[in-house]
Amino acid sequence: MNSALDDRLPRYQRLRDDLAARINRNEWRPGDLIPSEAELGAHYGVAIGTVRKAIDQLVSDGVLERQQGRGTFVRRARFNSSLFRFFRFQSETGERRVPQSRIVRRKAMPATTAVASALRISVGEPVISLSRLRLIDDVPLLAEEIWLERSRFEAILALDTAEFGDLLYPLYEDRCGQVVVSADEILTVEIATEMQSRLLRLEANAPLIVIERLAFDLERRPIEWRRSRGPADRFRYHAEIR
Amino acid sequence: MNSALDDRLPRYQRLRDDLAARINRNEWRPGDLIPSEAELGAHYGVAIGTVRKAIDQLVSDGVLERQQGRGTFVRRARFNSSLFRFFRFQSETGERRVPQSRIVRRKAMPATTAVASALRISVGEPVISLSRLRLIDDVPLLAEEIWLERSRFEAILALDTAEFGDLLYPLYEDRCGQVVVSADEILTVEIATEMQSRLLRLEANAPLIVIERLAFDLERRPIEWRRSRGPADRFRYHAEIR
DNA sequence: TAGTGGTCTAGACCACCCC
DNA sequence: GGGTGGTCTAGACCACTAA
Repeated sequence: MNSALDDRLPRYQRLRDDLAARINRNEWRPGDLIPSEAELGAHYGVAIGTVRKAIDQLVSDGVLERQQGRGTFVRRARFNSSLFRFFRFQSETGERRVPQSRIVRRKAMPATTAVASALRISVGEPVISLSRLRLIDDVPLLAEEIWLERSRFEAILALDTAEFGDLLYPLYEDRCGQVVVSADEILTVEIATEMQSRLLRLEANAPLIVIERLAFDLERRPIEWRRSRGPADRFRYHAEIR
Repeated sequence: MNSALDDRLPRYQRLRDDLAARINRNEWRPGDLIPSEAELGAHYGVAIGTVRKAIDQLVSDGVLERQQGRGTFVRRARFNSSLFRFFRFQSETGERRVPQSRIVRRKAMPATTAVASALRISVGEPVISLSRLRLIDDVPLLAEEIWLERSRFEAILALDTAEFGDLLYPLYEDRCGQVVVSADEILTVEIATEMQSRLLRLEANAPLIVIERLAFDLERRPIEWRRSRGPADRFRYHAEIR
């Protein structure tokens, strides 16, 4: 479980994992300055080059950010990150607007087979299910279903739905200490059911883009599963490969 | 142009660029063993750590591959690469079949505005345009339009279209010495025109997925632009983000 | 000016591969 | 046993930031 203790691994790996765990448990929060490379080297009893190698990895994971002459910082939630890419929905003009969000439903429930397998927990474990509608200028753009492991996101249940705001990831960070750093997405196209076309104000049988996303924390554990559907004709998705 | 000579850049960068150029000009070909780190260090007059840093970059670019105890090799064309991902078209079962390819049209022409801007050349420069149909079990799956800068791909014009085979990138490599290592893709959905639906044997007005891909060589110069269209209902696209 | 990260060096020891 | 890449060290000098 805790690779920071497994002495078969190289030191820079164990150091990387230990630093990742310290960030994950909020010892340093996004925006914070972490100790200098020299201090970390002294503290862990390793050479500065080894510290650099560990930090290099966390930088390329997008968790830390170096600033020459200033120090190394925990990256803040990144609103320009590709995690937010499908806000490119609609505007091909490049202006990025954050859509309004409306929580339609929130409930605690036991994990179904599909949810359990996505989140890699056991069937029946407690999860939280959210339904959310996202709109631009009051026009519905995206209908989302979201599942979270309850033990990590208990605080979400207590929160007034009006307090949610338009973005979930900052909420996860502030209220639950859960940071999303990467995700896998699968895109497919399907035809809108009658209910969906009513919800999204589309013609019957209009094509929908379906984005399934499994989001991971920096220890590569799945923490959120969501399925989003929106009108295919307003959609544009960009990916860099290899 | 040639950053290997720009002495404002760090040595490992110039070394990386010089090695990349040597691979690009086929001094070493895919599968070849390159000189050891020690030899390269001696040859370039830098420390071995600096060589390692340059090689590290090329490894993470997917250009080189290290094998402990054996040496460092130029990677072969990678058929399991995500560059080949949308062969996932159709089979959700995981079996990856390479579709047959049929070259429908090939011609030399001057670059239009759109093509020139994608390939970052001047309008009117000579390019090669290919139209290709891809099929599985003789069922059309994807209609592709492909543009190549003529000066790099002259050999493509001379080749018998029957000799093309089912994959283009190995052909680029073998016949033209051009290696694709990364790409940008943009996905959109549109409605099939009458001609397209005939070609792909679809109902009129069926939704099509459109994948525009700009492919780069290892010096990050665009070498191929293609636009592929296929039936949206058989499509599945996977992406890892961040 | 003091402190930080960025580059570069030189060398030690290890694990692995192949002869 | 000799050569390769993988890890780790210790220290020099530079560029940049902030006080």
